[in-house]
Amino acid sequence: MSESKDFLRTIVEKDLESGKCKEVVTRFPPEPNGFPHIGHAKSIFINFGIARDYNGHCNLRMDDTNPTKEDTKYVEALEDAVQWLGFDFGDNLYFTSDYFPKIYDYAIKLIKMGKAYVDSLTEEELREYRGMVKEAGKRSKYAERTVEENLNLFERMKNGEFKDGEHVLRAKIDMGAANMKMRDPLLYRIKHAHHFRTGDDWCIYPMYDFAHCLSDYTEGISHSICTLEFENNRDIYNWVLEELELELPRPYQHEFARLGINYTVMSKRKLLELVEGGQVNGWDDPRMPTIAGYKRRGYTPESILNFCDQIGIAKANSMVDVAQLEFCIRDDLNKKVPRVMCVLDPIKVTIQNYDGNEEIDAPYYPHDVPKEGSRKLPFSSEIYIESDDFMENPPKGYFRLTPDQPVRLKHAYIISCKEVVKDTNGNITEIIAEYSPESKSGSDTSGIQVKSAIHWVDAASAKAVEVRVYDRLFKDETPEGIEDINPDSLSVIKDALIEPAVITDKHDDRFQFERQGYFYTDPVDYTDEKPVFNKIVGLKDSWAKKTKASEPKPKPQAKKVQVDGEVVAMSEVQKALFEKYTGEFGLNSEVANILARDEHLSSFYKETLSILNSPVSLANIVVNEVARELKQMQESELKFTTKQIAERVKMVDDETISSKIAKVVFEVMAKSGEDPTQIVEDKGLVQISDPSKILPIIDEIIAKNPDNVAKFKAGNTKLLGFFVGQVLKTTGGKANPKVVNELVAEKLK
RNA sequence: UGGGGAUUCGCCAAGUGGUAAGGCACUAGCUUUUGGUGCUAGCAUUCACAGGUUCGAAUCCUGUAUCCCCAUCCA
Repeated sequence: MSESKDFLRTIVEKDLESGKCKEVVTRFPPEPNGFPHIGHAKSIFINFGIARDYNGHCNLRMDDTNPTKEDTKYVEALEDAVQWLGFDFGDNLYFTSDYFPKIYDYAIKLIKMGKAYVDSLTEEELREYRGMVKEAGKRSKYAERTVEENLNLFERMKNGEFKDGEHVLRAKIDMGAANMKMRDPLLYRIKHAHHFRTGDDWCIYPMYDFAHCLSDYTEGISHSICTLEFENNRDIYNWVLEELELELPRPYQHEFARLGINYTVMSKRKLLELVEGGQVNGWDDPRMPTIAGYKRRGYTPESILNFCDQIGIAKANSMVDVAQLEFCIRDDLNKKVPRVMCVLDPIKVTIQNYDGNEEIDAPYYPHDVPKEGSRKLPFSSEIYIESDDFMENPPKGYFRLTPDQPVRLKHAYIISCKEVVKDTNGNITEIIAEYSPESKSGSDTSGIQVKSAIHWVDAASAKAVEVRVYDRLFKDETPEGIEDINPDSLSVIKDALIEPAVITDKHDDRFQFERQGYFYTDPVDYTDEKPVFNKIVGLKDSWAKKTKASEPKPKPQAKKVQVDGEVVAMSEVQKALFEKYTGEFGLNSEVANILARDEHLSSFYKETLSILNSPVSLANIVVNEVARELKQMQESELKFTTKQIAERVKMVDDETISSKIAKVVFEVMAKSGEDPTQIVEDKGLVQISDPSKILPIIDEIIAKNPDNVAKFKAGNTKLLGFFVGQVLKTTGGKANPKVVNELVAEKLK
């Protein structure tokens, strides 16, 4: 768990504290119409994670209200994903379809209450009547049907007397609602389709907006967490539960931003295109961002979970860098996995001064991984090394084998190049080398200094294996479709050479191939005869970065220029008011502008002015503080009066209280409607301006924070605010900040 | 008659009137028989922009800009 709390947990804690909910119950509610991807993992992590953190529980619920899209194979994949990630839903596996009878009863209830009606418009009419985003819709004439008619029609819908699309059940809300979703949303539609669980029991199915809130309610969900695109649906969610007069506690919906990762796509539609178009080999293709894909690629659940934790939860649409995910899997595997040697692109090396063969004992784990285990490494005069690890004409900074530079064979001897054998085209086919007999790893007395140790395999005993190297699926950071596909996202190496112990020992199913990356024994295609490894992720490669660093270079982007929009002109009346405010009252133009344009504020202001003649201070409080309250409620709902505002302003004007305390007083006032003088008296908030009382506190704080004093004296003048803040904190905000400022500045000079 | 969200470093993201957390990425240096790991240090005088309020503003107020969502009998 990260140290800071996310906004959802903050809400949960608040609800627990206030008693709004007694037990935390969440749910992960996918529609079983596709394979889960890493976005689902985020949702699983959030829902199950929150339930776990607050000793509640989380249900797994299949939201199966659309029979034409859903299937049980997806149910299985979803269950598997949750379990693979390490979460236990126990008996709490539910299906919305189990609630169909209950939801039907609720629909009847709503009809009887006159809050739902059967509509018989065609699909086109329905759309037309809904209106536009900028204009109200109009209600269907069928909305006038009586309760009896509606009951009768709805029953007949259920009984299958109508064809698809002939009728729907709608909530009677408001066809003119600014929120389009509230324009008499559909509750039920007719669908003569076979449901994978309820079979042909039903031919009407509830819509998401009706089924979801009621399913949450019947499961006793406390926090219904979903993604941002459902923000507009929240109104219906609450409407249904409210209008049905369901008993408290009720669930409340909260939304977070869905996960986006660069160089990949996440929508079901686009993923499906990839599978159906043959761009990938099925839903579990290791390049897919699906759980099945990551699983087959060799990602660990721990790494995915850790990733979900690192990226956090917020409401801003965002695109996470895939490097963050890659870091998580490397970080996890680094601590767990045995190191072995595999040469992907072999070149033969003949060690001319070595005779016979031997077996070298080599540990599976490096010094910094506290795990035990080793294997035998056969060694002889014929070996293979990576062709990248030899260069005839090396660039500066190349640490590997060259005609002039010896290199260590990891776990074995130091060799140096004696001769390079080439074919007729000038390609290197073999390297003739010599080894230093005294240089054996662990008992090196040769004194030869090498710059690096490279991996290798013994020619006679190495096994040929297939290695599938995966790269990002798309070449574009924010891919649109298949046109952005990376043509090199998969390269299959048919004849890589691996040390024999990997195949015979079966020490693990994930390995680090030294200096290359992490690899996984493919769970589908791997056999002892034909071993297949999937590349999970490469090691960080700062050499590769260095060699091609010259090309890309970050483009220095100019700071965005702000375009100023147009400001609406003032009416004549407003202009006159503005003139009066700036001229007669001496308000600054900004304050005068706000006041003049807002009828409520200006009338409020006028009233306060008649009580206290302090135009500037009053204007400031009205424009800032009162405006905030007015944003949240009607003028008639305000707890405080103009008289109280005037009173509070007066206290600041005559320095009875500081402006800081004034804020506190205002808050209390806004909440309780108490008189400001009373508040100040009750809480003893009169400000302290006497330096002799403040000085000792300053001394104390200075004594407690020698570091910050030093920083301040070194020129960090921002810290003045820190000291002032500390003084105010210890005095409960009562110290006169102006005085404190002066005194602190004086003290620290 | 439009409404609802969002905006803090290259990418995520804390922060809710008193010293701009953390992770990834990046850049150095040290360690290293993996150009890995580990360790150390450096990376936002500034929070979309412009004003205002305040002793003090990322945080409160006003305005502006940009992006996302909503007009499926999908979820």
